Amino acid sequence: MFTLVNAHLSTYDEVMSVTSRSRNPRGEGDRLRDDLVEAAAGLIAEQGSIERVSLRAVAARAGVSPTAVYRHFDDHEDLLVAAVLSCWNAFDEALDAAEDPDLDPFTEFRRMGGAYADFAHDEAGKYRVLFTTHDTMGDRVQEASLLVFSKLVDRVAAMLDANGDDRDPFFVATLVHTWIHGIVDLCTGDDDSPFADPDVLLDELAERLGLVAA
Amino acid sequence: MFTLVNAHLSTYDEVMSVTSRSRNPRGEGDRLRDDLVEAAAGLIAEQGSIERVSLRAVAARAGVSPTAVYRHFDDHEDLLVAAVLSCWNAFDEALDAAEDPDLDPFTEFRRMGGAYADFAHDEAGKYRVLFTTHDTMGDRVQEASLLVFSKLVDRVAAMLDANGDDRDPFFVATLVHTWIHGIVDLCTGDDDSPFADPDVLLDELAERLGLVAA
DNA sequence: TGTACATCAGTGAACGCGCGTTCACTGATGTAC
DNA sequence: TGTACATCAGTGAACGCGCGTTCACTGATGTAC
Repeated sequence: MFTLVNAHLSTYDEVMSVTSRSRNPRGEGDRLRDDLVEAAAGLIAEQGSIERVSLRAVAARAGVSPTAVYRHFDDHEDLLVAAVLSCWNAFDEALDAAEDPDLDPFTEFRRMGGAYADFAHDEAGKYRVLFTTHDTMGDRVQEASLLVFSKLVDRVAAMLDANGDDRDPFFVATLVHTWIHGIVDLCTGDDDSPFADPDVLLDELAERLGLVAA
Repeated sequence: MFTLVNAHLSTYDEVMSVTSRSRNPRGEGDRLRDDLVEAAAGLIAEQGSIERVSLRAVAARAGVSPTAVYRHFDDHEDLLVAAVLSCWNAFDEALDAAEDPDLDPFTEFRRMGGAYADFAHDEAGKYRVLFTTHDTMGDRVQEASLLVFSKLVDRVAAMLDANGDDRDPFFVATLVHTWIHGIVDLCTGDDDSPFADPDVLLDELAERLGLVAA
């Protein structure tokens, strides 16, 4: 509830003037780690950028002094890497939640496309950070993104298979990936976008890429 | 030449320790304005983000004290808006340079797509900033982006016309815009992208969207 | 032609701020004897 | 059962830094008389 009430406070002093946090019992110090990651992810969601997410602001949001962060993370960057990974995880879960093995692969694909667009809209800040390259935070993040992409390849393969379509699933998944990213990146940033509704564009995408039942 | 030699210097003190700038003669004070915009655009190109482009760094790169900026701009934000507009201008010119009235509309469209991808690759920092929404810097920037989009609509209309295709040019241009943005945003960020070459994807785009000669 | 003066294109010191990081510390809690 | 002690989960002061912005200023250059 602290997070909700004081979400507008972003500097260390602003937040510390309001909050307090009771100390964890022994052996449960790791709970702070989770709280810090969550706080950082929340700030990422609000700011839509990693640059504005300072270590002090994260600590303050978790109700803790800046130095406490160093118990759980090497430094500022280590904290941010953990936060970005948690954003990838949230994205992955949002897509998984749209899965439904009872559906045919085309309907399921379309549902997951909708979930993708919804995440990009509802969690615009997180989505933007996911698809902004951070040369600095290397392999672990790249790994997370490839995991999500590989699931897309599987979905596409299922559709091509159902249609007897012999195109390369990886290549077709690339077409989907690039296009859907462009759609949500351009059409969900601000609500007064002059472009069409993402849903309409997703229908067009499925049609144009031959990802509807033959 | 200063810019080239000292491009790795980014803080005010670093640069001021090396550079000096001879004062403009009277009546030509506006030259500093241009130099500042150019310096800011250069920093944007290197950083790929507006957050890291400080007023002091821009001033230093132009060989001038931070206070001199206030002769030409209201404040930091005013300077950044001018810099972003100059990036839009550079993008617009790169696309215009690919125009060729002697070509048929399909070949010309494909050439401009290539120019688009080249700009996104060669000026990755600028491109990223162009397509990152900055709620703060409102109308003038949005105007510049719509100008570029309207040129795309014209190109698309020419192709549809040549093919006797009665689809709405604005809608089809949206399909092109979203997809091409997704392609370059995902495939040109780092050179070890696992995805296909932008050129291959652009061919696929033209084909799939029915933007080739019938 | 000479000179006083206004204008112009800046400079330089200073301010308060938030930042990442360090260091020495505190005080509650579990454990060994 | 009581107590000394180690561990754990943090705190708080301090550092040097770069930042945006302000203020009073400087010194060259063109202009009016």
